[in-house]
Amino acid sequence: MSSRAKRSEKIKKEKKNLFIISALSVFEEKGFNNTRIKDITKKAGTSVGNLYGYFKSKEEIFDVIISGIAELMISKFRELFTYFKQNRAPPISAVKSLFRGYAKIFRTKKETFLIFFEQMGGINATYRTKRNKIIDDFTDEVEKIIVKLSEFEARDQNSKISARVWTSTVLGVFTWWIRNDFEPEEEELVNNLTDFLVKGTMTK
Amino acid sequence: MSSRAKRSEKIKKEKKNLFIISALSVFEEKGFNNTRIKDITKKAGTSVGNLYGYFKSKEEIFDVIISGIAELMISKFRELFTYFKQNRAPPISAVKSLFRGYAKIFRTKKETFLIFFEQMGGINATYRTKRNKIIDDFTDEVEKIIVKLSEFEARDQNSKISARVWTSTVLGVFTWWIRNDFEPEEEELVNNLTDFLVKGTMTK
Amino acid sequence: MSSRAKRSEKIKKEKKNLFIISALSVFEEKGFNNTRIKDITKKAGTSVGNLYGYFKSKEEIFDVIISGIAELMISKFRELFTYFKQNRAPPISAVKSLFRGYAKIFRTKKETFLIFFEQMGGINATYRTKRNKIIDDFTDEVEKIIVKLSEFEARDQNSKISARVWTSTVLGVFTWWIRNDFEPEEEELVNNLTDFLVKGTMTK
Amino acid sequence: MSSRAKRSEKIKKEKKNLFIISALSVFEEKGFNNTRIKDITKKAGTSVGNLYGYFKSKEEIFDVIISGIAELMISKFRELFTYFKQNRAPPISAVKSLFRGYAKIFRTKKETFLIFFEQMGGINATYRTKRNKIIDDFTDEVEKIIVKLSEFEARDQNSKISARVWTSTVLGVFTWWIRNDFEPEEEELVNNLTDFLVKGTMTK
DNA sequence: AATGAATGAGTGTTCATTCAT
DNA sequence: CATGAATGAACACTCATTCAT
Repeated sequence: MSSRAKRSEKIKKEKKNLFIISALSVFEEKGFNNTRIKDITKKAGTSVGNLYGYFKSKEEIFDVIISGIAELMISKFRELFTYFKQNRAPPISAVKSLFRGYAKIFRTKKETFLIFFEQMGGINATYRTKRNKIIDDFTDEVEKIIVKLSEFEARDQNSKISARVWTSTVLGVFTWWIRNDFEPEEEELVNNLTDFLVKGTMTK
Repeated sequence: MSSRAKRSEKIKKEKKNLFIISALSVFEEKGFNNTRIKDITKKAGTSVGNLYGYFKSKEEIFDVIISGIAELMISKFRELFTYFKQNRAPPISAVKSLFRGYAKIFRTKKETFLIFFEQMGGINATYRTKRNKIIDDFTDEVEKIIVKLSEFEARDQNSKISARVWTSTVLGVFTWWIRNDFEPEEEELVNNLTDFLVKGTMTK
Repeated sequence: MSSRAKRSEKIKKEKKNLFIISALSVFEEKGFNNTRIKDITKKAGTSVGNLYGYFKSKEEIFDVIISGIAELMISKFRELFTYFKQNRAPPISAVKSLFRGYAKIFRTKKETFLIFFEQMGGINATYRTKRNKIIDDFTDEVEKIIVKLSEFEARDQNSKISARVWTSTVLGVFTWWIRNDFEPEEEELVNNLTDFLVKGTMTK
Repeated sequence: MSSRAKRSEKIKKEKKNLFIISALSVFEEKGFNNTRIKDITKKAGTSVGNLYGYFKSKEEIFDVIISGIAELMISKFRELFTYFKQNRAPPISAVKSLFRGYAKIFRTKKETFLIFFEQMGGINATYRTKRNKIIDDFTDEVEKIIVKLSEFEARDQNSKISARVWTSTVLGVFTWWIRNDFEPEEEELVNNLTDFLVKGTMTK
């Protein structure tokens, strides 16, 4: 690729990103169904037709926004799982680190998570199914951690239920946290969540 | 009111209820935005115009469906709160009974809760705000219980966070439960939740 | 069907017909691609949405207009073919009667034929193919007549070519005739066409 | 004009021609209304903006394609007319030569004629009018031949009608011929047409 | 009360044309 | 000259709501 082509490629990517950021903000405010393509392009400072040079439909913009969120959510639990496989050390600090990771990604992807958790299910049946699938996959990964935790200390809870508690908590609490302008402090939130979930999961 | 008028009043209420049941089922399947008034009236076996004799808009039907859910959700925690004010006994069985109560109302109002928790936020900004307000109010009530529980045993968690964990768990887990065709068994679910949340909340 | 339903059925048919007549006139004037749905409904004295209660798309209106024209065109030649199978008499008067028949249907279906012959091929590829298929089928039927005529008098022309001449003549001349406000007189046109085509086809 | 300018002029003409050839092929396949400027430039191996350096609009390309077709169609009949003015000889071979000429130009300008005869009327009202004007002018020229032919042998047909038959036949049959992949053989087609039209026109 | 035809504002998407690079 | 991103007017179709019967 020529230097010129590379440059144009970069500009194109930046433009696409501008649309995504604009769309993200409008979707979050008005919701997908009540967002007009013109709202997005106005915010991006460009024209309606221009957007269609980068995305082939309104849904494609949404898909791009949501894509990656599944992987992102799962990634932190995967890391913890890997850590547990390699260490026999008490897990408290590892779990704390896990939640610190979530605090970070929820903070960075604030609008995306709000849209995903609060809105996505209400757009249409397809998106509702997709959303639930993402949550279910996430829970499967969480369950692996739960099972791993039981190896440190025997427990008699149904791991599926425990995993669902963790999932609901992570999604529910962090979504509330970002809607609540990151109150309480991240450290307090992380400590409390760790305390709560580890105790709830582990103690006999 | 004459006997005749009373009778007519009753028929009217039944008709209105028929519309609500029909709407509930279609909303749950297709989502509010993708539900056509005709879908509802077809399911109710009547005509489009007829519906407008009972409701003044599509939103009003939705409002009626959702109305009461806030009160319903809060009621069980209120009962528990009242119980705690009157008793100093260990609360495990009381909490268990609380979750049994939730299992029952989520079972009975299955579609309503699915719509409320999975879809309502995606309809439009007003409903998103309403939904979050209901959840916040619910959490306030939950917090009272958390605070009460600390009276039995000292704890150093932020009660707002703990309350949010309880809320997220109740909504997240029970919604999953009904989507999962009421698996696992109610008793197991109730026991596990009680175990998890009480331990998570109370143990030092 | 109740008398009331029958009446409503009739009104519906009349309304549909009103749309067809309106569309026919606008299509003929502006062409399919430059006709706006609003042009049609304005001419019909009703609203855009109303039209969609009777037709599911702009193309469906066009299809209804064109449907039947194939059968109509072929019918006259079919009649002549039947006549020839039953009679050995000189065919001049029969051919004259054939063209009188065409004069009548082109007169009655003036706009339809103009749209079919002058415009249909230009709307899109699908309609061009359809149009040509109709003309080809028509020509097949004409060829049967040509072959029949040769039984009265031997000829050495390629019957496919002769049939194509007849087809082109019927469509081209009658279309010109209606565009030319039915000048010259029908009788003269019929006599001349008969004379021309019979001589052209038959004489050794 | 300098030699350099002349050279540049030539290159420009070639480029323009490339666009015309590309447009011709796409118009013929998809029709004017369903052809995108990009389709044409892609086929020409260049960019959208580039085309607008050579033509000021999509319609202008079409106009250039069609321009000349009127003159081309008429030319052969003009030649025949000139021939008749100078010769009293029997015209059969002259008419044959006329149709051989048409076979040649329809063969060479295949796409142009298909677009002209099958599609042009359906693009918009202006083009429909233009198309019909071209056909009418053509028919006027044909009529002169018809009149001339009557000088060799008296006839009592309306010359306008006869001319329209010739016109319809030439356009209809040759268009069919090219759509039919030049079947039947040119010689057979020419002979048959000559035979048909001369007999139809002349014989008492 | 019940019906369903009629209304018409509203919206995603297309595409000929322009113009900065 | 060449490029292709940007523009924005245009349009088919939808659907909540109304209202004459």
